[in-house]
Amino acid sequence: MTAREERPAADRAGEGLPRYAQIQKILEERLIEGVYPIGSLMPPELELAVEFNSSRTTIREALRYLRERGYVERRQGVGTRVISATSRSTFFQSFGSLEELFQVAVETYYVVMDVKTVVLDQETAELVGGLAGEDWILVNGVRWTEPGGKPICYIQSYIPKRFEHVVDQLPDHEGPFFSLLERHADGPIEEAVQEIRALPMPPEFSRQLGLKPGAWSLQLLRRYVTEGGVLIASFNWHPADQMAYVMHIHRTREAAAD
Amino acid sequence: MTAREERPAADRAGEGLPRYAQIQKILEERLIEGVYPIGSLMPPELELAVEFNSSRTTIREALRYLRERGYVERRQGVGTRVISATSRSTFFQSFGSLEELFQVAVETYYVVMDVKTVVLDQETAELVGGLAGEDWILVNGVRWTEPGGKPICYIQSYIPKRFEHVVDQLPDHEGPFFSLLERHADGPIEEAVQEIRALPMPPEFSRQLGLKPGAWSLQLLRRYVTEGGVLIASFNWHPADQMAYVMHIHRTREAAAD
DNA sequence: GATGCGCATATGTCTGGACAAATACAACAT
DNA sequence: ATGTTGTATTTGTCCAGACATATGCGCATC
Repeated sequence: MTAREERPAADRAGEGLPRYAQIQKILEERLIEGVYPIGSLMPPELELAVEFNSSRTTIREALRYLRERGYVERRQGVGTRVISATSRSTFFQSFGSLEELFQVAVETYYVVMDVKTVVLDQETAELVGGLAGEDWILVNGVRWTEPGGKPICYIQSYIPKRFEHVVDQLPDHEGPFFSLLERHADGPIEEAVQEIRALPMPPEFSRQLGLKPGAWSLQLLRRYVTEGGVLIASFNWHPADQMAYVMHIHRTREAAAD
Repeated sequence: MTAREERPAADRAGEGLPRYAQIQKILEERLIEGVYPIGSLMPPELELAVEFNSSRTTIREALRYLRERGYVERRQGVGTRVISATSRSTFFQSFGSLEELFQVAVETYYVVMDVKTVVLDQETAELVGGLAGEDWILVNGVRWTEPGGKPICYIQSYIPKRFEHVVDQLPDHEGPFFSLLERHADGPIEEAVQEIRALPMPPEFSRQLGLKPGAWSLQLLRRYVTEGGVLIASFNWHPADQMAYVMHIHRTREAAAD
């Protein structure tokens, strides 16, 4: 191991790249080639600093890039774990907002039917992201094309009990519930999960929507998750013959992932 | 200006946030409120370091966040210029491949049932992206969990006639049809469209899948589009009680939206 | 007025260092 | 076998400092 030379200020010897960029390229190639297998831990920062004859800060900059590209996750006390051998994203679907994502028509009209506290059974708990036996608030409502127009879907919204002081505001709230709840949460929505199923439309919902008995439904279940847990989980029951869920997926340029 | 106190190691006094996060919140609010107008330069790093009684590194971390969120651009020799008063945060769902996107299980087993040329009627033409009256090749098949296992779904694939010289290879092809067809196309797949519906399972498909009469389906229609037009459009008919389509959507940092 | 030079300024890169926080694991007690 | 404690390890936060690079501006010269 050669002795450390004098300070290599902004070392751009090779390809004119900063040192951290050179290191990140080398490490990226190693990840792609499987030198560091998926699931394994990469060498610690200090070891890499020795290998590349650089400061820990320079190594951290390179590893930051790898994390941003989705190759690794980094955890204090654990190390840098390889989670992928490929760079993130050749196709992506991007949305400016969750409303756009979930194709919530802005100009529709939502009416709260009733609000009650329920105890989650096992199956519902699994779907909404709570625990069986917990109290949650259930808000039932119908979304309409416009006041006095046609019903679009029946909506069951499950909200954790800790937001019961917010629930009074829901009927008068303009916009989706999750945006109101997010303001009272202990952090922003980090993830949304949507599940789509074909299910028989429950008879009581059929009646509300003016459907014949035996009708079916495209059911959309959406969970909005903050660091503190599920913010709200809603089941949208759309009449099967009135709903198609459409997704457009575009190929990225490389820039999109950077 | 008070003297610098002893080292405030990982100062999380207020909300338990690291110092750089507290600073970035303050700066973000100033940006939103227009304290730093769009087009203007924010105070230099060293000035902010004095104001917040922090090191330049801590300030840089906060400014990095603002850059990632799209509020500012930073240029050596110039400074930190405000380019937006709103965050560029978006949600996105990204995929390494179209297989992953469409949740095609890699280890399933696909059997071609028959291949024929059909003339598109108006409705089918609209769905597959062709014209009524056109000749297209229809490949019918069933996807199985494994040879001799359980049927997963019935698949109708519509392929433009210009690929009829490729169709012979489809039964023996490992992997999704679109990847084989893409190789014979005049350009890469630029976009994929997926539509999801709840529909009655056609009786002939019910029989193939071992379902009772009157069964329903979660139907997934996928179109793969190149510059030269639709490459292939497939209808996947999943038994309703055996399929949920699940999407996980994450909040980006600046990277994916760029 | 146009061009070039020198200097000041501001961010970019990199070093070394210190302490905090989170995790993993071994040893020990029950 | 299970739980607790202590220690080692690793990343996260933050500091101070130094030099490089890019930009902007003022001034001198043609």
